[in-house]
Amino acid sequence: MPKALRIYNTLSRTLEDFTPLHANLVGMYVCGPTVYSYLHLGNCRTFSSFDMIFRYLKYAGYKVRYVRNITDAGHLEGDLDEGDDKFAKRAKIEQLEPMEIVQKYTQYFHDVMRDFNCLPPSIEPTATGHIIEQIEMTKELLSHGWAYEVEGTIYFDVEKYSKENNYGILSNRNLNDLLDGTRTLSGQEDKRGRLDFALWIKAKPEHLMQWQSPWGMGFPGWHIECSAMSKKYLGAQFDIHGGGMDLISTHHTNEIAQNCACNGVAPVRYWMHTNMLTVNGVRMSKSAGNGFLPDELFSGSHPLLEKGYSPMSVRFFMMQSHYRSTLDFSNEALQAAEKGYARLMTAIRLIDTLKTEGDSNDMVVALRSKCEAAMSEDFNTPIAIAHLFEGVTFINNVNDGRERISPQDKINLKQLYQDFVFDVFGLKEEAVIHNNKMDGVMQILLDQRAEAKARKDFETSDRLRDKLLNLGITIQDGKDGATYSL
RNA sequence: GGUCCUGUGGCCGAGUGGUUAGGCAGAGCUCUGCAAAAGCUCGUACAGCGGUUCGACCCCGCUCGGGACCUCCA
Repeated sequence: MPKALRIYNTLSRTLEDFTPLHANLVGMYVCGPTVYSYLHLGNCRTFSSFDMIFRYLKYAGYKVRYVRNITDAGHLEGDLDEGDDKFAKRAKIEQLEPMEIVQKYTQYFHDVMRDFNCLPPSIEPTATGHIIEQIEMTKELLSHGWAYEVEGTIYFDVEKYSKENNYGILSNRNLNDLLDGTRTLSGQEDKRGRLDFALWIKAKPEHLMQWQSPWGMGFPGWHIECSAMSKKYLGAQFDIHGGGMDLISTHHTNEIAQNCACNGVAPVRYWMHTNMLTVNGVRMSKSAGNGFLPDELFSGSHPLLEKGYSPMSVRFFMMQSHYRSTLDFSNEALQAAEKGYARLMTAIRLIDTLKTEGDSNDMVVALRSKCEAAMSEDFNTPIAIAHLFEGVTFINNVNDGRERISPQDKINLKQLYQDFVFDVFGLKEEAVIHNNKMDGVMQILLDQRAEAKARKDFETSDRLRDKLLNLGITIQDGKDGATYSL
């Protein structure tokens, strides 16, 4: 029996008890990246958040099928009939085939996911791999009158849909407000209604990515892929659908409309949305030009950064805020996270060396319950982390002889940190740059220095320390001899 | 203009009708030849004004500020 869980549902805008469609099984779909350029940190935050959610669902005892798509076709600039798709545009700029663009940025995406220690999803379907399914769905919608064709392009009829359905159910807006807010854009004359959107788009002859369809050569609209693929792998109705908040009003709204019209049933029971990453209080986005590339963050090459931050420091930084809150990026915040993360990891490493004595108490058990309670309340990672830091103080106190721990509690404590820090939060030890030769050379120097100190020749010992420091090597004197760090 | 979210101590960031969030920074202490590192301990807070209440940072209203979406974006 999986652990009870409450999830904030965008549909109801409240916390709801989570009940999966099929006991013990969870179907989760998350909108993946459009691989026409490098993804930035904002994207990483969303994928890391859902990675954590995926991991906790498994911890809680569910069997999860996690589907995250790759959008590699059909994404128009500005959603206009006339627009180029993003891949075609990028292909021209980089002088590559569109599929080379797709390959390049998919690869980059996967590399970054690995850097952030995100587990691969159960299924990672691509839009180009599901053209047939998208055509089938479009046919289905056409045949029931939910869509219409204008010269080889198929549009979804939002106003017709709205007569029987609540189109703005997810964004909590009514049709008139939506119509008022819609600007008249050039190139949309073919559409009957201003909110109508394309399911299938007629391709111009020079267009590089196009497929045969009943309506001639063309390519799919953006929204239809998620509808088609989620249906194929998770069914017409499934448990969780996730994505960034920015997808609510257009992409997910249209997805719901397509699914409801086609399948006669609301596709998703729990809609989950992650909040935006901000820089100086403003949303990080490609168009705003304030996007951080993962590489720039790791290396510190971005102008706004004073130094580089490791992937795990950044992941920890993200886990220290709730997924539905905006998270602001700054040097100070990143440095605080980096140090806090180091403290946490140091304490975890210490667990194995703890001396045990006495009887068990319920402290460790209570700590686990507190972490579970936090996580079961809409995946509240910051609270769980706060509890884990209480444990850090405890570990250090045991280490300093101020507290004691029983053998069994020590095993439980180790398991607790394994479960939450590594398995649920998805953090890991980062390799330190050490090798045998370096260690050997350093040991010689440390021995020399120890000898000097033994003779009370502090001039020599301090000189060694200072010179090494100039090279970026810090000496730490401890009770059991000195160690160094780079 | 419409639909929402938000305003917590030096910084980041949780949360609750009456009880410690947590991290970083800061202060004190321990360790140390000195230093660094590490560890322990400890402050300062809930935008403003009203209201509800025995009691509000937490509920309600207003004011002011910040942000998101309504156009591609996780």
